[in-house]
Formats: sequence, C-alpha cells, structure tokens
Amino acid sequence: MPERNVEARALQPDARARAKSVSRPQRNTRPPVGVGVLNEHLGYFMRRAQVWIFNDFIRTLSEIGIRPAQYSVLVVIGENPGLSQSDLARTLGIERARLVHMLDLLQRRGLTERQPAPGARRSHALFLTREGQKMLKRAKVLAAEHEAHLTERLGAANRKLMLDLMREVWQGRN
Amino acid sequence: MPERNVEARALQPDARARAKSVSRPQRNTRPPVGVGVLNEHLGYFMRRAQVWIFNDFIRTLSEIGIRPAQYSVLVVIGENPGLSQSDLARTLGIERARLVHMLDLLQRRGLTERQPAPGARRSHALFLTREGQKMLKRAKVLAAEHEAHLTERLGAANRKLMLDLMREVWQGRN
DNA sequence: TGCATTTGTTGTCTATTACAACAATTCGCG
DNA sequence: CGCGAATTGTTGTAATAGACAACAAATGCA
Repeated sequence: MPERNVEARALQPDARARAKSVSRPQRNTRPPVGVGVLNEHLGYFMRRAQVWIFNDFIRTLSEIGIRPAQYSVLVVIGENPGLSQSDLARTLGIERARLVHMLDLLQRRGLTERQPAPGARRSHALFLTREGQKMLKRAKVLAAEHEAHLTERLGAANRKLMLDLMREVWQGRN
Repeated sequence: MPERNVEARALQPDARARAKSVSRPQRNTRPPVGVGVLNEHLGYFMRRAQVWIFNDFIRTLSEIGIRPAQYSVLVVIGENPGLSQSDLARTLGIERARLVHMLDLLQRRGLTERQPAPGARRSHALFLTREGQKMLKRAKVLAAEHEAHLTERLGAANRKLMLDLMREVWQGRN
C-alpha cells in the first residue's frame, strides 16, 4: 500500500470543497455519473469505506510511521506476549511469509523481538521491546484520534451500530 | 491482488471445518489468541470483511474471469455510455494511470472500446462492445449469486441494514 | 493570444498477495 | 519406539495495485 503521501490529501471534505470552489472554478459542468447496480453491492461500499478509513488511519499515525497492518501486529503481540509467528499470522489473516518481512522491519526499528520459544525449538516467541510498548501506547492514542475522525464522519450512533454489526458477523471466523 | 487461486479455498466455512476435523485432528491445543483493542476499530473489521467479500466475489465470478474492479468499470460504462476515462476514474476512485491499463486489458478481451469523443479531441468516449454487454449481463447474474452468499452469511436483515448504513454514509462523497 | 489546466499515457517505486520450495523440527499413529 | 506427515520460519518469484512524476496534445480562460 504505497500511498506515499496520504497526509498531503489530509484536507477535510469541507476544506477540500472550499479550496476547489475558490482556486478551481469547478469547471463549467461536471455531469453526474451514476454507479448503477454497484449501489446494491455491499462489497463496493465496503471497499470504498475501507480505503477511506485506512487512509485516515495512515495519515493520523503518520507521525510515528505505523500502518494499519503494523498496528494490528503490535496490538496482538502486546495482547499475547510470547505467541508464535504462525499463530499471529493465522489470527490476523496475514501470510506467514509476509509476516516474516513485517517482523524483520519492526525488529529493525527495535519494536519487537523474536525469542527462542521454551520447549519448541522451531518456533519463535514474539515480544514487544520496551520501546515497542511505548510505541504501542502512543499508537493507541493516535488510533483513538483516528476513530474520532470516523465518529465525526459517521455520527456516533452509526459508528457504534456498524461496529456492533461487524463484530457480530465477522469476529472469530476468518 | 494476485490471489491466484481463490477457487481452491472455495470451501464453505462448515465444509472447511469438517474437513479440518476429519483429516487434521485439530492439533491438540490451539490457544485462543485475542485481538485486544482491534475489537474497537471499525477499520479492522471493515478490512477483514472486505477481503472476505472480495474473495467470494472473485471466486464466484472466476468462470468469466471478472474481478471486482473490472466489474465496477463495466457497470459504470454500461450505465454511462460515452463517458470519459477521467470521469470514470474519478467516479470509482481509480487512478487515471491505472485505468489506462485496465481498459487496455478489457479492450484486448473485446469488452470495451475507446471511441473519439465528439467535440473533445483529447478525451475518449468509452463504450461496451456487444460482447461487453453480454459479459456484463452474465456478470450481474453471478454477482447476484455472490450477494446471495453474503446474505447467507450475514442474514438478510443484517445485510440490508449494513447496506443501508453504508449507502447513507459513503455514497457520493469519495 | 498566451498561460494554466485537463486528458490520456508511460514509466517507476513500493506495498501487498499468492505460491512454491526448503530445512529443521515436531506430531501422531502404528 | 520409529517413521512418515504436518508445522514453523524462511527465502524467493510472479502478479496486482496504488502513488507519483513527467509528457504531449488539447482545451479553458483571463
């Protein structure tokens, strides 16, 4: 997800609209383009929403350089210290191969470590370093800020309703 | 999205579970791994859900080799014959550069065509070929089948509720 | 008329996903 | 107990995708 410069597009919708109507006179006629049956597809909206949310997340946490997948890895390790790579991968639906790379990076940044698992010479026990714990704490604060953006956009009631719905339907089962 | 072989994993959840408990005796103890605060993040569920949905979509339409983004392009062209590439890109949130490549492929498959736009020598007017229209019709049937899978998983009421919510919150605005 | 913007295009870089193959280890069943 | 099958972490490859930059041609507009 290379979105190299999500912060640049960080303008709020209203701000963006304003900017457009000032510097760019909205160009005579922009004909409305309908999306037809896409309006009946949950996946379409789910995708659009997910992209929007991830962009906001990336932008909000850009000051600490933590992306959604990295955040989820830190959270799950923090929640289950000593778990193995394959358990972690399975839990988050990340490929084992991909996780190897992610952990290499996080480790290089001094946030996580692989320790020999007691009584399991082939697997690793994953831990947050002290720095990783600090980073996670900071990340959680910023993530809460991100979630506030969501509330702002959806309305508190809608957000809660949606979260409850999603949790009921998607939790556990992959 | 290289998911080269989504069909292979096409087993229904129950079937998968059964298969696992038969051929793979479930491996003594698989400790439950909690995801902590991820349970409070809409983006987390949104992502998991979106991936699941897209995989089912890809699988369900695999017989005609149409992926979600391609489907959305066909639908919008079908709905707005003659629209330009940049209007299409803007509508679907696809990059102009990326759309160029997608249209090259769809065109090579004889599904879409670029015609000179009347009175606008730099832009193209996009159309479905006759074959493209047939393909779209078939795709819509299969997409409905996919949507039925969703209903099966979410329950009809939940799906409708979720769709209404999403539509209310995400439609129009990018 | 002349300058800024738009449109389609090409190309580059990075992130992500799916796979395959391996060595080392561990499991489980006969 | 022993041995074949499965698991774990790893490396590597190919395909897909998004973000950007840079262009030429065309167009808009002051």
